[in-house]
Amino acid sequence: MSAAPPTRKPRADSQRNRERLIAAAKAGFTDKGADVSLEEVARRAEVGIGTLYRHFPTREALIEAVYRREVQNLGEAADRLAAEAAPAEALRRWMVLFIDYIATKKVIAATLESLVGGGSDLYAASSVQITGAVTRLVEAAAGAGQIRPDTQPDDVLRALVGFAYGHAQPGWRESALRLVEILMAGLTPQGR
Amino acid sequence: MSAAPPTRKPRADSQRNRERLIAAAKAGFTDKGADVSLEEVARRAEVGIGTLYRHFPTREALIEAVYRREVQNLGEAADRLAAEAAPAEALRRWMVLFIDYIATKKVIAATLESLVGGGSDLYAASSVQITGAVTRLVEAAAGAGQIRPDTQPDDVLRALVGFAYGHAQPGWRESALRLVEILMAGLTPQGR
DNA sequence: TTTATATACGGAGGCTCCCTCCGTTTATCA
DNA sequence: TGATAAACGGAGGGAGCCTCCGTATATAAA
Repeated sequence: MSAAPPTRKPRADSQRNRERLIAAAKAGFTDKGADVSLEEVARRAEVGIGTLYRHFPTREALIEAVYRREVQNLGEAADRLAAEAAPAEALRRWMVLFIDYIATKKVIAATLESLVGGGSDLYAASSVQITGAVTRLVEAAAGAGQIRPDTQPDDVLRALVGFAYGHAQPGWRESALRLVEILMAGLTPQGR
Repeated sequence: MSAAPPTRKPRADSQRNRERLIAAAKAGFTDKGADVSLEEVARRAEVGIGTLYRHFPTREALIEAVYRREVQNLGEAADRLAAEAAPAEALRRWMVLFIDYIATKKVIAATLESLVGGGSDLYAASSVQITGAVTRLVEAAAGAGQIRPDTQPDDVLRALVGFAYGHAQPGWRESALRLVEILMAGLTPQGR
């Protein structure tokens, strides 16, 4: 019953403003942390606050837009690692990568909580990417008998997200990396 | 050169208001999360906002006051466990206790980040309690050869704090408990 | 080109929160 | 029963969140 809506070409200014907003948000997040005032982002983008809200109804939507690509990279890295190393080693390396990712793009941490469970739908895309990556790696390693067969991918992700907590503190990265090793040791079957 | 200041007995209303504020804050934290508006806390306590700020100059100071006792309990539990179980087992049980503690008094989670490193001085007392507890347990277990000798207490704490991240999500507790087991497995010397 | 209109813009305005400052009140002590 | 140090309370300035709607403009049709 629904006639194909004769869609009009999206307005050029709209797209331009969207880009400006994402760029401004990225900059803002980077040097002011994940709770920059949205009004400031709008100011930086030289755009009205109303425009910001039209494009990104919530702060999360904006963060999501900024970090979609980074998350995608992480997902692709999982496949690359799976291809070039033994399953357990691939998992290990990916976890290390994850940690280093946080260490660099600290702001991504703001979105982490939603990766495990409850987040808003807006993160769904990112969440699926990461969850999928972990699941593939864990299942491969478990299937190959290189880690405990009952390992829950969600648990692993939760641990990783947890390790990311408190990044920005001195010595965080080293500690997180040690924890990854301990986690791997805990996952090996003979650990029993 | 400083004569003993002839201290006057503290005013009764002051103490009473302090109590009311702590009670109101506890209630507020419990059913509205760690970012209740301080104005609402003051309202609940039936006290002016100025009074709240005089007693607790920062939001952290208030949280600290609310949870000081809980933290102390956790510290004492460490000693009790150390007395009644083998070192590694004591560590394990304490970690479980820690998780369950978070599960119940969720708000304590708000103070967790500061346990590891950077927090404001106001948390110092709590931080020392917990850090001390972990350190005692880890060192005992390591000394007894029941966990890797190079285990860093800070890493263990960081992992625990990390596991606590995302509490309030369905299945969190079970996941956290599984992670504690994995962590213990990762810490056992023969894990090598 | 000109016109019509769907889209998008911008920011004023209402609300809430943070925190400070200071005039008023009150509990303690002499 | 004062005198006064201590505490109270809330107005008020600043800032952020988000909505609403009058204005402007890019697109498509004439």
